[in-house]
This record gives sequence, C-alpha cells and structure tokens, in this order.
Amino acid sequence: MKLTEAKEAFISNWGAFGTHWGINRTMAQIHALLMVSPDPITQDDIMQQLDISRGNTNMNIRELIDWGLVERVIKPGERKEFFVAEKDIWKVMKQIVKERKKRELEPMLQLLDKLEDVEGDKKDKHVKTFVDTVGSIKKLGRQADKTLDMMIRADENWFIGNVLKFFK
Amino acid sequence: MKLTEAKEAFISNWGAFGTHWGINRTMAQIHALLMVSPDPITQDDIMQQLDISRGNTNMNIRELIDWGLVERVIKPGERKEFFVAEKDIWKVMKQIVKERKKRELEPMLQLLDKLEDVEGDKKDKHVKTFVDTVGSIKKLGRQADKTLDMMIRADENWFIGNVLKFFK
DNA sequence: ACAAACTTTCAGAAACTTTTGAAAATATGA
DNA sequence: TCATATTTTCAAAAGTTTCTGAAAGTTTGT
Repeated sequence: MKLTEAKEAFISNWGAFGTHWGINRTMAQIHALLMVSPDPITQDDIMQQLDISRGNTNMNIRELIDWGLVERVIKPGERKEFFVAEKDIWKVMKQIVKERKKRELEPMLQLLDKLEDVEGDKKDKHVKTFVDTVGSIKKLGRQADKTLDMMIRADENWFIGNVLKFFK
Repeated sequence: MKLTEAKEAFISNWGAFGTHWGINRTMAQIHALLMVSPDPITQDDIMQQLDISRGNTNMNIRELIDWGLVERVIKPGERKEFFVAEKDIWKVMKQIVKERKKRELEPMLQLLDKLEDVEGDKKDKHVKTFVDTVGSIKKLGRQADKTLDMMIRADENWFIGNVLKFFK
C-alpha cells in the first residue's frame, strides 16, 4: 500500500472511529492528519488536504486545542500559524480520559449522590430497587474514577508492565 | 427528594449520559426505567411513562435486547410481553465493554495491521512518522484489548479487590 | 495610520439521526 | 377459521448536528 493511500485510509477511519466516541468526524480527521504529519502544518494545508471549509477547520482546531491534543506553533518570520499534534499516543489517551472524566463521570457521580437519599420506606420494593440500582452504579463509578485517576498519573511503561504482570 | 422525582431525574440524566457514549437518548432512558423497575413491565408501560411512540419504543427495546441488556419475559396467562433489565451493574458494564470491543476496537486493530506495512523508504520522515504513529496506536490498542478481555472474564469482587490493592 | 495577511464568527444550508403513527404482519384463543 | 390483541415495519416529519462561506475582527509590517 502506498503512503498517500494509507494516510487517507487512516484519516477516514480515525474519523469514523471518533464518531463512536462522541468526537465529531472532522475533529477526529484533523487530529489524524496532524498525527501523521512530521512537521507543523497550517490551517490552509488542513483545509486543502481534507477538503473542508475555513470555518469548519478553524472551529475544530480550536476544539482540539481545548482538549489539549493540538498546539499552535508560531514560526519566526512566518505570518501564518502552524499546528502540531501530540504524537505520544499514551499522552493523547491520558488527555482524553482526563477530559471525559471531568466532563461526564464526575457530574454523574454528583447526581447519584443526591439521588441516593430518596425519602420513603426502604421496605417498599420500588424504593429499594431504586436505591440499590443507584447505589451500585455509584460504587462502580467511584471505582472507575479512582482507577482512571491512577492511570492518568501513571507512566506508560510502568503501567503496561504492571498490567501485564497483574493479568498473569 | 421524592421517589417519582428522583426516578425522573435518574432517567433523564441517564439518557443525556448515554448520548455522550454513542447510545441514543431513548434507548438509554428505556434502560434506566427498566433498571429502577422492580418487576418486568410492558411496552405500553414504557410508552406511557416516557411518553414516546410505539414504534420508537419497540425499536429501542429490540436494540437493548441485541446488546444483551434487556430480556423479554413471557408471563403465563398474559398476552403481552414483559421486559426486564439486567440489574447487576457489573454485568451490564461487562456486556457493554464486550459489545463495543467487538464493534469498534477489533475492526480498528485489523485496519492498523494492514496500514502498518506501507511501502516506501523508512528513512523518509513522512513514512517514518506514519509508521510510528500507526505502530504506537496499535500497541496501545492491543494492550487495551487484552486488559478488557481480562476484565470481561473477571468477577466483580475479585476485580475491585485486586484493582484496589494494585493501585496502592 | 494603513493595507495586507490572516483568523474568527455565525446565520443559514446541508447532512444526518431520531421519532412518529398508521399499516402490515403475526400470534392467540374461541 | 375468524376476530382480536399484540408486535413490527417503514416512509415521512421533526429534531439535531455539522458545515459552509462571506463578513467582521485582529494582527503585523511598513
């Protein structure tokens, strides 16, 4: 397979993959393009290579910067801004986990805390089922929260080495 | 907080939460409703409680059954079908992980295998960046795949106990 | 201060997803 | 078998998200 062809396949599939994970197609594609680009590239390069509009490109680059996955690079003597993606995939993953944890898991745990102390007779099966369900989701959520925290702090090799040992 | 109110909050938030994870709002809401219902309920109950159409209800129940999160229950002497959700949240999570792994992670790894043997001079920085990026994603993906496999096979208490110990 | 280079915004258009509801299909019991 | 209850399907409508492109805003060098 030729490089151009392989790049295209990678970008388009990374885009499709992203949509399953709540990231919009274009954002994931820009990210993919930047990950396989050896040097920083401009907004115009991105527009041209992915064949998307200026506005769309701009918005999605900003979103990627917000997520901490892409950085602006200013080249001395150049008027245009350049962009570069974090290439260490472990860092990328940690960054994504961190953001989604903050945006999704934490608010959910807060809500569950409030919901758990519903008033009413604990012997009523409706109350009991509700409290039990919420309680067990909270327990699992807390566990996930802790595990992800540790992962965010861990170093890749330490992590992979230990996980491998741990899981026989 | 009253039970009815708490249930509503739970259902509506579980729905919103679901949309971040590629599950449609209604499907997640039906799942939430079934999780807090002590006994099996009918399609009409669901339609009424969530105020959604028959077609929508039917399609999403079927999808939940496909995912292995909900079961049909036939009550002797009753014409209607009843539905019940798996209430053990650990099993629910394992089921979701299993399905998403199959639907998303595995195809991605297959693609990366093909992309990694791109032709061209490994000293060309474009080729090198591409191969390195794809290779490291593959490595991390493989690791995730193994870890998830183990988790699927594990028992909840074994898992939580060990994870806690493991992460100091 | 000005003009050119470049970036950002946002209203409307396009694309995509979800929902409805009525009709078709199927199952049940007399 | 037939009438009725129940489930399933699917085309069209509603809703939502994403994208475009032109206009407004900003920065830079002279």
